[in-house]
Amino acid sequence: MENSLKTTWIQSEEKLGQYRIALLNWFDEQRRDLPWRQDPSLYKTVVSEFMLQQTRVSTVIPYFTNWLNKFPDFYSLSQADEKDVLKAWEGLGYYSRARNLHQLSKTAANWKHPPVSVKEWQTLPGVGPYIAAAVTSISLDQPEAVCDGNVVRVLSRLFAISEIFKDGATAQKKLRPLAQKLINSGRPGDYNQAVMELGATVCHRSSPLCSTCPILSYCESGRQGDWADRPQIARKAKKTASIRRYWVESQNSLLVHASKKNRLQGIHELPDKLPYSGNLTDLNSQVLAIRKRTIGRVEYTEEIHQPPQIPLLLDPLPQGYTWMKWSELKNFTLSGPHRKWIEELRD
DNA sequence: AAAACGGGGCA
DNA sequence: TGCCCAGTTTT
Repeated sequence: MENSLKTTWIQSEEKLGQYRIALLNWFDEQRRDLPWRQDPSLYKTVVSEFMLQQTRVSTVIPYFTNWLNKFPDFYSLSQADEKDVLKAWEGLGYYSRARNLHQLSKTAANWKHPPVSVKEWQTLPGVGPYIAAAVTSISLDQPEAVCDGNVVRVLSRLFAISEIFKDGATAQKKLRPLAQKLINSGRPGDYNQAVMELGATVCHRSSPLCSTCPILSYCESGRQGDWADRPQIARKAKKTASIRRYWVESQNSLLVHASKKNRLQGIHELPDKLPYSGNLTDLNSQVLAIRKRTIGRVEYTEEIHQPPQIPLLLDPLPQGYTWMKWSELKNFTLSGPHRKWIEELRD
């Protein structure tokens, strides 16, 4: 990979050192005052990295603050009920992250000393190459380079990489060795955060602020002004799907369902099947509303049906179904969109 | 290797 | 509306 680069400064140990200093000096001046950077700890780093997967900093901040109040350390998290853990994650999405973090805390609560190698970290639930490198570099001072979406963007421009990557994950995997060559082993955590911070605040996807960039003189794309073409990541076709949901109200309650099997387990939504022994078409239900939401590249159209009369449901209700009293709406853990729709459709 | 997994912010 | 965000797990 490096052989095809037009820039050669990376091969000079002296230039490399100057590049690292320029970036770290900038970071020392410009770093954002984020909650997980105040009185930092391993726990805060782990929680923030779990929350930050595919999720913007501005979205994470209020969740992180609330989380630290509820679960201040690994031990308190390990002792919490999964229900409360999921409730604190409600609306953030990717709920398996919360379950994995909860599981991880049960191991971490017993650590005399945390593991130091990325290999050991990657055996923990929900920890992949990115989190392993982030945690061990930031909190344990290990020289492990992270390669996330920000790093891919910065490096693609720095070295004018014009390869078309199949997807973001492929780009991250391919560019990680390059990121590893650049890391400052004296301050690995700060170096990693500096590149990501640069990607987030200066090297924007569109309209990057090259004139204020601390490493502009090292950047092939910045000097040529052709940043717009990089990185080149092929985009996948989007798909559509439709789901029928049911709105059944009875005795000041709404029928909701939380799957035990799929990755939405523990998260309630309007049921997509009625616990009903009869033929559903007999219900001749009315369409109460139609809503859309996107999950990944799939746009779901959810048709919310309301039977004209309360159907005779199975008794007892099958696993996963619950009557949610309206008075308990706030206490239930619902997916973000379903909470919104339920509140909209309630009257 | 490709798909699934949430939700939201911003051009 | 389309892109993509401090990615990981499952198929």
